[in-house]
Amino acid sequence: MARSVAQRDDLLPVLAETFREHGYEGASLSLIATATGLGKGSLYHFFPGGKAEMVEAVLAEIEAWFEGNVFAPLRQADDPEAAIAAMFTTVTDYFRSGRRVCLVGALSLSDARDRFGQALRRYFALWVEALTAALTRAGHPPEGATALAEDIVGGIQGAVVLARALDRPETFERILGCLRARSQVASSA
Amino acid sequence: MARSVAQRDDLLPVLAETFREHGYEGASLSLIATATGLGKGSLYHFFPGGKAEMVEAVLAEIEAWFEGNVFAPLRQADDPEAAIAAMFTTVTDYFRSGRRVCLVGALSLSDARDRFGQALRRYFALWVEALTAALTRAGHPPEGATALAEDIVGGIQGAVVLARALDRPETFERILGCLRARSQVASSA
DNA sequence: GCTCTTCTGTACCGATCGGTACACTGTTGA
DNA sequence: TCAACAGTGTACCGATCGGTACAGAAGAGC
Repeated sequence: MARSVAQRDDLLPVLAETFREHGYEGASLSLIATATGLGKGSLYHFFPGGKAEMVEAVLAEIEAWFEGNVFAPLRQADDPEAAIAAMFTTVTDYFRSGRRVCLVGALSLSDARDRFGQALRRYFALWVEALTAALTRAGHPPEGATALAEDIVGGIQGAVVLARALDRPETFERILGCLRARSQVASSA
Repeated sequence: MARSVAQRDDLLPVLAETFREHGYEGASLSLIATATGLGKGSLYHFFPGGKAEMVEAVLAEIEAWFEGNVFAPLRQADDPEAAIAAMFTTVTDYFRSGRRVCLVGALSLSDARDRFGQALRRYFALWVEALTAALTRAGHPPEGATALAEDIVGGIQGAVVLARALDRPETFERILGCLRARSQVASSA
């Protein structure tokens, strides 16, 4: 029983990577079976709802990972400026400098958006919210903090698109560096 | 003969919209047949290469449209600042404030990227190039112009992702307004 | 030993996939 | 008038799709 839970959770990273690489439609069950090394029997045992339930589970795990590694630190860190800086390095690592797609962003551009809309919306809403809080605590004027947070979160998503299309990871890192600079409070000298 | 050419070209917008809405894998031939009102016979008459050729044709038409409406004006306009401003309004209109997906960006995030990589790369490269030229002519220091152009083009792509995920077209317009402001040369008072 | 539950592989389902074959319509130019 | 051909509809192809059924392997608790 405890074993099954552990196994199901172990599948999620593999599932996530498969959906990242092939999208929702493109990730066929046979592809998923190959990637996970499991037959349909096992897959439907863990995810009776089929592909849709797999994506839901993956999205939940992604949100949990970001909650623990990005959102919560942004909200709670003693040093908000350091937390924001850490966010940029964490995200650069997570997206492999743009070589790895953001599943949430990719799904948002696909027709799967309508099916998983709530999870996609919440992911970005939480991110913007947490970053807004950190920016405010770091000294940014509250009236512009949300806008800046949206600029940054959106900028990161755009950097993934651009770096992937141009096949230039350096572009991803350069853009994130620029966003990071904008996140710093302009202090006179 | 002239008629067939006209008809084939007339298909492209419908095809483009279908691919935008459903992606490469999701846009099945039966869906395309329904959207265009043509049977498989006609579709394969116009596009013997099947779906792949349809996407190629659509991407070529998109590039041609941007070349005429965005890239060329950026490169050649007498007033580069006005051309950049016009780009933002044109693009806001084209992407329906983020309600409409950028097909090139969406394909870049999908596994179709490998198949159409060259066309995707060229679209963004041309855009960055043309915008860099306009920014430089508008008075931006040449060493930072390409970086700013990348920020803007990437920022637009990210705005599409974010606005679609959050279901907030206002966010798209706000981000584009911010990017537009950054494109203006900082003049002392 | 046994039972009960968890987990797995395989066979199978109807539907749909992308693509092909081909007969047919309509128009056009000689 | 008639051959040539662009354009179309339909039937069909094998392959694969997501999903189901189910028998049996594997392991835990007793």
